[in-house]
Amino acid sequence: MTDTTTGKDARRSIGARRNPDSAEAIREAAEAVLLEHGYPGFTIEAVARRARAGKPTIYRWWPSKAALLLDVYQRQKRDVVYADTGSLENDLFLFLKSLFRQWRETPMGQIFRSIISEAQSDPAAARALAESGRDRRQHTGQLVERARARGEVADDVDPQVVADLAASYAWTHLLTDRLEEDDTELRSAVRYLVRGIRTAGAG
Amino acid sequence: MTDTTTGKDARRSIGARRNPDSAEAIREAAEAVLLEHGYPGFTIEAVARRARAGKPTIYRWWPSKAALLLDVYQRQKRDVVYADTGSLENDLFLFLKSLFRQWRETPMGQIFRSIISEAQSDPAAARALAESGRDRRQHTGQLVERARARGEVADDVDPQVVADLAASYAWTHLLTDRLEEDDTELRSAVRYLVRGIRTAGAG
Amino acid sequence: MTDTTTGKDARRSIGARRNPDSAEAIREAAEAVLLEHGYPGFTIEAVARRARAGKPTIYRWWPSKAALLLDVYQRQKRDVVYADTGSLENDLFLFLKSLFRQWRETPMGQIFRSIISEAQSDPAAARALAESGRDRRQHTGQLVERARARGEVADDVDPQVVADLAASYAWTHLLTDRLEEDDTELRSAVRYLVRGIRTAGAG
Amino acid sequence: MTDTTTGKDARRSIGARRNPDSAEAIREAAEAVLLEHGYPGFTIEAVARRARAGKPTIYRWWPSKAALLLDVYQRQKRDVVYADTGSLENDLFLFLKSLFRQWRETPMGQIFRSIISEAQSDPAAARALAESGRDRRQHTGQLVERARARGEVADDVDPQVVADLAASYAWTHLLTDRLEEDDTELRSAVRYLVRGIRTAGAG
DNA sequence: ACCTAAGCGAGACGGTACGTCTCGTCTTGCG
DNA sequence: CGCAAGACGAGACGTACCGTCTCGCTTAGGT
Repeated sequence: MTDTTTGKDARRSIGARRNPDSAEAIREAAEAVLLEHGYPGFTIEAVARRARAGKPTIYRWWPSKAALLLDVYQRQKRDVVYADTGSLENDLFLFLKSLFRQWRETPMGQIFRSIISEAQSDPAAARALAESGRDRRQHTGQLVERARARGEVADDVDPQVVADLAASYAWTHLLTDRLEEDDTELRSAVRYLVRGIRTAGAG
Repeated sequence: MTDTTTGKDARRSIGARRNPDSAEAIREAAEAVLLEHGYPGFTIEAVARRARAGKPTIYRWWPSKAALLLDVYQRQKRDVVYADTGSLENDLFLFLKSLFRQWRETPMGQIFRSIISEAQSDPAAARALAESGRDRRQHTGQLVERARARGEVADDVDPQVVADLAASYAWTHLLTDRLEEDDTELRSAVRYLVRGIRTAGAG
Repeated sequence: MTDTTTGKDARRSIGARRNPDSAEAIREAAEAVLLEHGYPGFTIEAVARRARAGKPTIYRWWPSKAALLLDVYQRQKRDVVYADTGSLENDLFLFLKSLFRQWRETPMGQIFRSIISEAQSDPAAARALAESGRDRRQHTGQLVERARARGEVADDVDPQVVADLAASYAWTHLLTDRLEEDDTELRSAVRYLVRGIRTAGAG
Repeated sequence: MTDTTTGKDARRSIGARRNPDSAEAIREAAEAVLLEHGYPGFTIEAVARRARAGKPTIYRWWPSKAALLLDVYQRQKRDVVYADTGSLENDLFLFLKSLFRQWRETPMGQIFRSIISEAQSDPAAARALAESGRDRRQHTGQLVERARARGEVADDVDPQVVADLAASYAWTHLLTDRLEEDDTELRSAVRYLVRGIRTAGAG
């Protein structure tokens, strides 16, 4: 895919400091290996082979597989849409739809799945994932706060919890290969979240 | 030469058919290994050692690590509360609270995390997980249908989607070690789902 | 003494090249295992355990059990007597007697038996054995050539064939545990070979 | 009707005594497996599979691989020529030539190689081989005794030793894949043995 | 005509060894 | 000192056989 090694000319040390070419080659190789052979094929050895790098070079800069995985993840662009249509329901729907598409159509989905997997055993990945989750909820929460500011949402609503519910829905669909579903279900989910599922008269 | 008598009362073949004692010993050993050494320590070799079983005996009956994992999971009792308090909000809250507690206090949490992890690379585990998810949503959806029957929930609400939202919330908290949180957040989540997050006058 | 492990200090890699300590430890372990547990106990696993080496380290340098076996064999000293008493009959007798003693009293006998065994199934061992046989016949043939030079042996005699007959006799006695026999039989065999078994007047 | 047989006409027990059909099927399978897959492929499992026999049936009647091997060997016809041409040299040459051909052109060569191999680790095989060797030397020795009777061979010659030398030569050529050599060498070997290798005047 | 006893095919059992893979560490020699 | 290279001890992978065991069935011979 993104193979920069030009045949026989091997990269060498550039002196007593980190060689950015190597770092980049490793990141690229990591991503390529992950996409081509999946998470179980994502081994340090495979990455080193692909990057024409020595294993110690990888271990020197990334203490664990999780670290490399996170690095690859963060290297990806994040052009998820945070549209402002004036309607929270619409905003949330567009956000999730855009996120689903990104996960489907770019390496990010596979990478993120791998990170979640890794986090189940690697505490470092778990920590990183937790932090990234907090950030993400913060971001998504702003959609809700914006809506609250314009009176669309009740004052006592916790934007974090709403963001959590939305993100959870996305995660689960990623992890169970349900990113392909048509919009109806996603729209329903968002509608329930915003309007509730009660009958009009209930409460 | 090859001494097979390892101890005084080793399990033996009971003829040309499966020995249930061995099967059970393996399941027990699998669970114990998983809990003591976590998912990365969950190795066929380790399970075989622990169960005092030969590796081929495991491979004979469980084609993959995933299969064994699922078997161990299904072996667990599922005494999650499906209370019927007359209020869907309350029912859902109690259900999730009970599920959280079970995941926290029994091996099921760790086992289920491992299965989700495994499913990210093993298609068989993925399939089994998908099916189990469908079943679970079916079950949980009955809470919603019950509420709809008594007029608490709008007719056009899809119980599956509601169950999906609730289960997603649970999964994500399991996967990110947030099973310990106090009830407030959980209660909020359920409330938003049932009543919506809009201001009274909105819509 | 075949234990080279110096307590807890494990051998390590010495960089991107073969570690002679490991190689030697493996050779020593191989010999020890072969002598202590015989050919059926001569297992790559057992050698690796004994040498405190990883199996891949063995497979890296010795492609097969046969290769390791041959290496161990060639590592042994070959101080077989090639006396020059002026009498071929005597020379041959002393040579075979010395060879028998070496096979009896040093590991070489057991090792050589194992190699012959291995060569019956492993083509590589068969090739190596064939070559070593040729060399050996060449060597032993020199005894005959020396005798021919001094007129003791007829000109048309093929030293290789004589050496073959002598070596065959030795092999067979090794393979059938008849190294212990008293000298009478051996002396007869050599006498027949040199003088023939005919009556004086025959021909 | 309680026919549980899966095949069309599986062999069954014929009561509380050995079933000769099974025994024969096993012998045949053993020979076939040995010839088709060689000594390393000669496993009890393979023989059982091939013979459509249960492993215990084999172990019941043949305590070891060696026993089965020997049985297969003895099952072969032994039509080695023991010609009586009036010349011992000729008789021995014809005997060895015939033996070489038999080993080359029938399964016996491969089977005998396997037995020698097996005897290097299995004491039972070693014993059987030793005994069979004694018998064989006895037989071959008769050629020499016959010649001695007609005054062709000196009185003090031990026929056993002569037979041993001849058999050793044959064994070694079998074990080192030198059965194909042309007659010249074989003829020389026999000539040296009978006439000696000395110059006419030596002694 | 029943009953016991042993042989039969089948195949599961606890094991060991196979040869390969990856792990994370180590050390070299070049730049 | 960083780098590519790759050897190292360790140990898991999934498979093949080992030799033992039990099953359910078969039949012969003794009762």
